[in-house]
Amino acid sequence: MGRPRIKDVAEYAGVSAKTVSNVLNDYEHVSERTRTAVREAIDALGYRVNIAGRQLRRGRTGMIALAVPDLDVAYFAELARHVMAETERRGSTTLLVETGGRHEKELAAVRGFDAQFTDGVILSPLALQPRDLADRDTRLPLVLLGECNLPGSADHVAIDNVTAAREATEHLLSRGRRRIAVIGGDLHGSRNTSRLRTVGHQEALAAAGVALPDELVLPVPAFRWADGAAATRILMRLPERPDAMLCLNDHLALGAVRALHEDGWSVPKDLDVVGFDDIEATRFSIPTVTTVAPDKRGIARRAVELLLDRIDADGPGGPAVDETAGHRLIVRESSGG
Amino acid sequence: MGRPRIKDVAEYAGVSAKTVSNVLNDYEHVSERTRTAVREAIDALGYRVNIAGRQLRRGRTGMIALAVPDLDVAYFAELARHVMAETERRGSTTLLVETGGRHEKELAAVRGFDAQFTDGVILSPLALQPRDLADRDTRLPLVLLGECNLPGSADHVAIDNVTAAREATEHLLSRGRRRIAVIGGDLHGSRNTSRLRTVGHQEALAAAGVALPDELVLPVPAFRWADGAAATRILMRLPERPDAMLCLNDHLALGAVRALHEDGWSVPKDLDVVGFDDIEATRFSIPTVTTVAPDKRGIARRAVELLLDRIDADGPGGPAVDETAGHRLIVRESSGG
DNA sequence: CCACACGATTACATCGATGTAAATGGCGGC
DNA sequence: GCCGCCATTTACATCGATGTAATCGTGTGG
Repeated sequence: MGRPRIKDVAEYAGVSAKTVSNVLNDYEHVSERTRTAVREAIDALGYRVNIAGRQLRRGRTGMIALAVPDLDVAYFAELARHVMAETERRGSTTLLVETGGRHEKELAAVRGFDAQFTDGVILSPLALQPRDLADRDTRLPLVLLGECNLPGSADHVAIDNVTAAREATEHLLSRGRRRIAVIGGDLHGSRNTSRLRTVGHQEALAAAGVALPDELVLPVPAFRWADGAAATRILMRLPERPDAMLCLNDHLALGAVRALHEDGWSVPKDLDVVGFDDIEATRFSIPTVTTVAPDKRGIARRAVELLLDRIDADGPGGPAVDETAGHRLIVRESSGG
Repeated sequence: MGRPRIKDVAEYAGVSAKTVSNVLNDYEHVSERTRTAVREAIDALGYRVNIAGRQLRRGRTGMIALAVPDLDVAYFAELARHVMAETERRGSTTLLVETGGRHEKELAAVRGFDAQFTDGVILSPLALQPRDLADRDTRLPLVLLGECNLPGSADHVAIDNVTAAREATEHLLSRGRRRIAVIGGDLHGSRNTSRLRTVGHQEALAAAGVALPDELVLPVPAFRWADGAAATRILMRLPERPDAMLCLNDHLALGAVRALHEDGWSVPKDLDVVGFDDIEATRFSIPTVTTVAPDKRGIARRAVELLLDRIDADGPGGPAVDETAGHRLIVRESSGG
């Protein structure tokens, strides 16, 4: 025999299917007697609602999707945990999807994955273009995470990347560093996080009257250990070497630290290294790594809140919201902390 | 207007709804003319199947769940990537769920999460008990990952933990180590990975005629950096200190390396450290960390294969399968590599 | 004692897609 | 010219849950 259906529960309890449904949905006008009878029937038969039937009727699944570029990047894994914890607290389920930063996958996320099995989407985009959002179906609530110059069309939560980078660079300047390279930096590329953080870096240098030669801004193919290590080797071969590395995430920073170690440089004696994201590894690496810590829990909480509110509103709702989450610089051994 | 339904497509194309459905499902006997007409209608209207309707009718969602204890543990994040890649390749979608190793959540996973939105479940259990599987509903295919003495009732993929641990310890013995502690080890606890790996360790020591004092087998509350560091401090305060640490995952190993560094010990000069899992961090830490590398891709591939086969079989299928995935010891700096 | 309100319950239609079985129509063979 | 075959297409019922609106029954005020 198949799984029990609501009809089976109804028969067992001697009521109608609709009454069982009413009990399941905490409908007000159900007598205590029937309510317990139905509950007993549910327990006895081991009944569980079929989400497909419910969704078909209600148009909601109770599930949201979180789409991130790469779960191997610890920041996203940590963020995902927070998002999951938050949605669970609010009675929803999170479907986690990896986009690999590929444009087609991010587009699929914006569109609700071809199958509408989610009530809404939280997306941390890398490759998304403004026009991808221009004609999107606004019936599917969407919250974007992290930097992206995609104004107006979707809610958005991010830290103030310019300020964060400026503070990181100010910290390095205050330690006497002057040739500060930006690993993962890029002033003209499409990756907005890179651009904004590089701008912040520039601002800090400009305010201090320090030059930023082009060769010290080094884009990377991906934000992983190996890329940080490779970039470091390139930078250290420059005629005039850098005396600090501002790495746009912690994996790059850890890769830089490793590469410097292999080539016999000491961090922080010879060079300082700073990262972004405050992943757990930076608190246990040798040396521990100074990093800009975004308020991950705050980001997750706010994103989920925005999304679920839109879902509950069940309509276009208000205009898109743009929220700034907090961050702070945590100074550790890699820059003398 | 709401999203287009199959009926809208049918009207637009001038055919019946069932014909559209036939096109969607690649039914053989559809004329080329109708097929293109329907395809055009689908494109024109931007139609996408409603998974709820489909599931209701077919009883399948095309989604499977992967439930792991903790995404912060890089091994699970890496494994999840492989599982996702594999299911995607085979046309399914993976729903990722974090259990936190909590018994109630693992039980929910075994039961299909109260809502049957998945066709099957891949679960990496920590707290599951044999009796949790005894009366499970075998209509929901289930594949278990990692060690768990839960015989017979579900498919199972894992590496040979006893052998893997034995090899790791043999490696340490061959380097002259004799007082080898096991961080995360536990001969009598409920965590099977701990038990089996400790047994393997014991076997290697016994074969070499080396004693294993109880105090060198140290259970930990969780398998994270901080736990490895804490355990290390305890062990290094013993009257007779260990000369090597066999850590039952890489996070513990990295925590141990850090704690040893803080207390002025040199790895691998004073002590060797070995981990399990081959997470990316072990290839970039200072020192890089020797580790037992499970064939993650192989595990993921086989698990997905087993699960999807059971789903396709659409019945109890054959008896539960128990598969062993490959592993190899990768010697790195932390033990002289 | 009746009309009426209101709480509790139910019959029925419906959400969207697809399996079943039957209808349609073109073609070759006798 | 009729029959039967087969490719193609369709009508209809169905999956499970729930919204709508109607029904039932009890208690209350006039």
